[in-house]
Amino acid sequence: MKPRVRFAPSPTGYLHIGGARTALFNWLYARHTGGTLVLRIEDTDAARNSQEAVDVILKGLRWLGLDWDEGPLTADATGPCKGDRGPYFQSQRKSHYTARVEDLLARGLAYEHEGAIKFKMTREPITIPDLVVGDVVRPLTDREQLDPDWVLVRSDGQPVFHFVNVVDDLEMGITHVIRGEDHLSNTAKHIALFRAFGVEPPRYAHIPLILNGDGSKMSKRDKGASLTTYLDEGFLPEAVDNYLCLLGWSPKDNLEKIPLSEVVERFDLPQILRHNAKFDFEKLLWLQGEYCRELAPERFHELAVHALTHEGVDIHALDANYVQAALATCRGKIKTFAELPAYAGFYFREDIAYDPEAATKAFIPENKPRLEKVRDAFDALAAFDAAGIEAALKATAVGLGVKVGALIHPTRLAVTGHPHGPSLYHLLEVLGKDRVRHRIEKALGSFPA
RNA sequence: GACCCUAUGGUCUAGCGGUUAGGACACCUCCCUUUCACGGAGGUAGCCCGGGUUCGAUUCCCGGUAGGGUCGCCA
Repeated sequence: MKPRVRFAPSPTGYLHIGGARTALFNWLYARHTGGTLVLRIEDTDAARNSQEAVDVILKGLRWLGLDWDEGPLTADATGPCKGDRGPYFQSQRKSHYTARVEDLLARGLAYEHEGAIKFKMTREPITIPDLVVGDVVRPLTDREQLDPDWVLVRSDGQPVFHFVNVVDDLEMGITHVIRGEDHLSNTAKHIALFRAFGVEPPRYAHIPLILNGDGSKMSKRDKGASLTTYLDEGFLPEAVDNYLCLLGWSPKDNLEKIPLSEVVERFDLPQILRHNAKFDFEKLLWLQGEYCRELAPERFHELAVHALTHEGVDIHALDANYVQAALATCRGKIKTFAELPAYAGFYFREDIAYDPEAATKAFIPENKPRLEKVRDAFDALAAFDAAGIEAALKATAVGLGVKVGALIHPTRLAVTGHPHGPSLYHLLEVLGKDRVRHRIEKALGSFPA
């Protein structure tokens, strides 16, 4: 029988990076085994549940490229779904829960207490066979010994998470539950419930958690905890996927950068690590740079345009060829698209501000005549292209008896405002003779007297 | 408080009784170079502690310590 796994997020309004990894591991296992991935929305808490919140989840998963075989197609709980084991929104499964409670009640395995319905929990320790951790024996804690029974349905009629989760896994035919280790202790409750229903529980695989850099639990407010951050800050989904794979799992063979398709081949549950991992933003950034650098020109351009537009840089009034040429000089230089407005902004506006620190170094009296020579040399150029510009700059440097760097730095600052940026020769060509001339003149005017 | 899980450089990890403990990120040095980035060559840094088992433990067992998790009419 092919495995059936599920990702069952609660629509809280954001998708936790750890949740994204749980989804990824479920997806990998399903794809590796040829099994089925079910997406189930645990929207039992009507108070904080909304279509927008579901959309965040769907968008996040789609962005990461994690497609599901069964589950919602839209964020609408009553909308279209694929798969024949639905509904896939818990808010639509009331009747299932009611029937299950009545069954337990009828067989004396549950009872009413102060308006709530409680489950008669076994007093014996329960062994949890876990594919990642091994056999875990979970006796009752001291508090549980006082009252081992637990609530299935609240006095307001709402079933609780542990109950609906088990009912859904059972009725959806889930064979492997791959989830965060924070659920490991609670699994005893789940196993007891499955047995009460007369079925064998699914196999479990509890994966380690992702912690903050300081070792604390990564929660909603922590930097980098929300997947949306990466989407908004110009990360590439392949970089995020790749990085997430490396947390708690290893492709071995000293591999770091590895396409998801190859991870699908190599991935399996028993090799998952048992200890938590701290989130290392720097390493994610490195991977991001790796993927960003080798982006196909068309995709780079597309994402760059999106990032600029998103940041309010209006490029639609500009000549498309100009924009294209400008962005092309940035390819291979930036790591995330969020850097682009600062990195390439000088292409798209006339008012450029000079980096103060760089200006005190480059805009010094002795550089003024040099920059004038550069201007004159550029004026004399018939073809204002990178090769010609380079030759002109070098010839000017020779004429002045200085290193070419002495001309390059003031020129770069004059036309871009920054000490760093794309290849100077190429960016000058893209800006064009007139803009360059204008900016150099303006810069000459801002030299100290 | 009880119970559970975990423990290789700062971080992610390879290792599954005998290794000069390997790789990657980060960091440092040098080279390349029009800046930055990239690339190349080096470098600093690690098996939590204590007992066992064994001819021999990073590796197996026990204890401690530390970190994390769970014990809700939250999910």
